[in-house]
Amino acid sequence: MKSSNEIDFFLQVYQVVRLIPKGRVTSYGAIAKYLSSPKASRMVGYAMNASHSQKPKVPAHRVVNRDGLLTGKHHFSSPTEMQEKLEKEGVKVKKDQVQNFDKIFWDPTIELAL
DNA sequence: CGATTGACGTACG
DNA sequence: TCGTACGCCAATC
Repeated sequence: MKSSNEIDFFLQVYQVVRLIPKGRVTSYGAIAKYLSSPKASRMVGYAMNASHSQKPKVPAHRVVNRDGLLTGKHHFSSPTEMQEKLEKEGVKVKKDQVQNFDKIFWDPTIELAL
């Protein structure tokens, strides 16, 4: 059996995403990089796909791609739900693109490194 | 059980 | 600067 210390990649993603403060967003690559796999960004996105089965549910709407685009909005109950939630938290979204993305960007490699 | 896909990102030409 | 190829790993076909 695997060491209890080793958590599944998906589980790590879920934990990090849950730590994202309100009104802040991060990117798949940032999380992947935080997990020591900068090229495993696809896994982060895939983990989000499975996040629907996770309890509590993961705030996947706070996770966007490197360009700040809501690429995964289509996977929500409604394609606009992601943007609505973000705006509800104070995040301005324009045409699926997060405004002030570099300002509200929450980098786990920095925030969790403290 | 093998091949393809996928909510991305980086590397290379 | 832009376009294409590859890597990552799990789920789905």
